[in-house]
Amino acid sequence: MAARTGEGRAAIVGAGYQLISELGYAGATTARICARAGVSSGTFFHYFPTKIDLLVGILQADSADAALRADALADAAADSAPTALRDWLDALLEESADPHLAGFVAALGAAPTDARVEGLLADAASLQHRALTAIISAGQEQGDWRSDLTAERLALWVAVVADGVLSRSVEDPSFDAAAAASELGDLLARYLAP
Amino acid sequence: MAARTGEGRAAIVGAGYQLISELGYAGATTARICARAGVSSGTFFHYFPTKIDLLVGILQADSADAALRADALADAAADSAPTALRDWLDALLEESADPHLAGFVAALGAAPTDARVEGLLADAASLQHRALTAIISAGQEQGDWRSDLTAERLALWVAVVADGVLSRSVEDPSFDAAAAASELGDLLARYLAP
Amino acid sequence: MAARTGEGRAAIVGAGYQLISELGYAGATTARICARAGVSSGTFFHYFPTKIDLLVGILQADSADAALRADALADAAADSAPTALRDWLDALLEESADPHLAGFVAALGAAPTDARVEGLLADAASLQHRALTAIISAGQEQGDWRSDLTAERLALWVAVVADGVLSRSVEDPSFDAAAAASELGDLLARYLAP
Amino acid sequence: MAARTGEGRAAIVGAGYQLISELGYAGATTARICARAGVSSGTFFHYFPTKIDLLVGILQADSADAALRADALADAAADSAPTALRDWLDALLEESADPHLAGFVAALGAAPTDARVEGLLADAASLQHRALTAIISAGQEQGDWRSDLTAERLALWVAVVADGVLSRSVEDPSFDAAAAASELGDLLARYLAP
DNA sequence: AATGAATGAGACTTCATTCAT
DNA sequence: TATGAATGAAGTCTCATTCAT
Repeated sequence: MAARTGEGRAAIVGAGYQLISELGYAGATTARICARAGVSSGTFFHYFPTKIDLLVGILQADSADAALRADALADAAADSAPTALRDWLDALLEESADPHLAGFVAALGAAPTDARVEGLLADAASLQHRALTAIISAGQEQGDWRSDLTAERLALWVAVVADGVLSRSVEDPSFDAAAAASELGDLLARYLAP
Repeated sequence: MAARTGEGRAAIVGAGYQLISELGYAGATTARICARAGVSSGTFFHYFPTKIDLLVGILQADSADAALRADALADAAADSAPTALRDWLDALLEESADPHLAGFVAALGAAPTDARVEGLLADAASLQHRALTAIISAGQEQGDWRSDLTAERLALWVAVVADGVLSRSVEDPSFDAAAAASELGDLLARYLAP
Repeated sequence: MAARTGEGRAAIVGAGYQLISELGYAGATTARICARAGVSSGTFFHYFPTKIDLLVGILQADSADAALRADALADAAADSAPTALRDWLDALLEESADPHLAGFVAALGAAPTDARVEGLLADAASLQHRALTAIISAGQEQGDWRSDLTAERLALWVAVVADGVLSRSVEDPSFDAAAAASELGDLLARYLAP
Repeated sequence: MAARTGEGRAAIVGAGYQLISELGYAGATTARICARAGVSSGTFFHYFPTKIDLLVGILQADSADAALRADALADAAADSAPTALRDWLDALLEESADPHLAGFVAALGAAPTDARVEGLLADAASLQHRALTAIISAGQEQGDWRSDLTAERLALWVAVVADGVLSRSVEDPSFDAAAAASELGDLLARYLAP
């Protein structure tokens, strides 16, 4: 967070993110991460007492970013819910096209159980859920979308579809998320239509 | 301990499936698998020259089953596509309620790259895709469902939703797949409606 | 020795001899030997309670042969010692050209210490020594060769040269034993000349 | 335990050399080598990624030494070839009396095939061959030795005899190399006499 | 802050050997 | 005689982690 503190630390976080996404948590050994970060093993354990602390660090580095994006979406939803949903959807497709992000998400599934990691993951999920709920709720009030289900339930299913898009991107190389934008928009439009 | 030929092998496959789903591929050590299977390390490597060969074995053991289920669905689709889709959906929800299956699928993402594993996974995916395509195609001919998109594209998006349900089940313990059956049915009905 | 007893046994001895010479004692695993002999591991240990018993068996199978050859040389020496020495030398060159024999001899150096193996090896060495001594002694009496050293000492050094030829053949693939016959004959002739 | 950088490495090389010569390559397990070197298994693999890398290290450590000795012999040969040959012969007998060197050479025959090992062995052989050729060539020019064969061929046979002495020393404990010095000198003198 | 040699638990795997059939 | 599934000790090697400098 502080810019000056640890040029080394940032390099380790970056290298860790890349390698975990490329090789999985187990495959990203501390030695490999040190090598890519250009840092000695001593430096690694100076900043991260344990390998899993690095994972925590990576997740924390991302969470500030995510909060900002969620706020921006909430603002946009006040004007026009459909536009905000489209922005959110574009962000999703962009993410799923980034090989690192998709790989990282897949790797998380295999990381050892750790309370802080689970907490951060839960926070991220709840942030996403609240953002989606806010958008959909706005759309319901604006009369754009169906109201027979609560915004919460609708948001849950939209999130389920997003999860599906992300995991497809990881597992099926022939799945072109960008080309799929309009079909995905159609799916959600039908689902949310009054 | 194993009374009859092949009993040892089956015990190893079963224990491996459970432990991989519980602890991930890396966490499911051969020693732990042997212990749970009630078998010595020698027996393990008698049947599976390499740890990844066990993964191949597990996948192969499942693929026969999967082919049978796909055939049954195809038969059902000839009578009534909506019924077949509902059967498929029930099977999906049952699967996602099984903590082992969902964990196993998640673990696959972190398993080391292996040609045979990837082949079997691709086979399973293509089997699922063909089955869904057949059901949807039948539904289109029976006039139940929309025809502005090909059965193939529709099947792809139905599969994406299925992926999402599965990964939700793994990551979000509060997600109750069974309770969600009607909402999921509604989602798909809206998506496939003419 | 008995022709009928154990077709399996003979196959194991043959396969063991080949594989030990190709891969060394440690590299020639019982599993590989069984595979090449077309026999199960149970059969292997039926005939040879221990892997080293196979080595003993191989050595024993050869020793009868060696004794016959030594007798033949002794007979030849009675007529003409130089002729007998030449026969012995031809046999040496032939042996060193056989990739299996040379490899087997090299492998013996790395086999685990075992009383019976050492005994058989010592027997073979002493058989060779007696045969050479007999030849050289005859040559001395016939006035062909020097007598300033005992036949025993001369035989020792001739054997040393033979050891050198054998180990060269193993280690230096460019060493052509057959082409070297006349140079080797010259070396020994000079050494034994009165 | 190791006080200064590289002390650990040197201890491993020393222990490896001893144990390989005593027990052969397969018998010298990494655990035993670590124990004798007073070092943990982690340290072993810190310096030598693979067991065979230790063999390479041992061979490399020796090759500098060998080059120096070869140079010294070449200098001596300029003054008097017979003296240089005698020096070389003394060195050979000393080596063959060292139980470690002889055992190590024997063990090399059973070590797994490795390109670097074979390269270093070939280098050592060619160094020896060049040194012997230089000595003999000088002796030919000084009129001490026969010239009907090239220095190269004569050097080859002298090397064969040396191989024989070494392998005798390993296999025959009653062979006393030191006591044999004069007889060996006689053998070579006769072989090289004009 | 940074280094990198050293550690040792534990992973996967090999292999000679046993034994019920 | 013959089989081959089962065994478990032991081997090589990996890796997160420590600590003196």
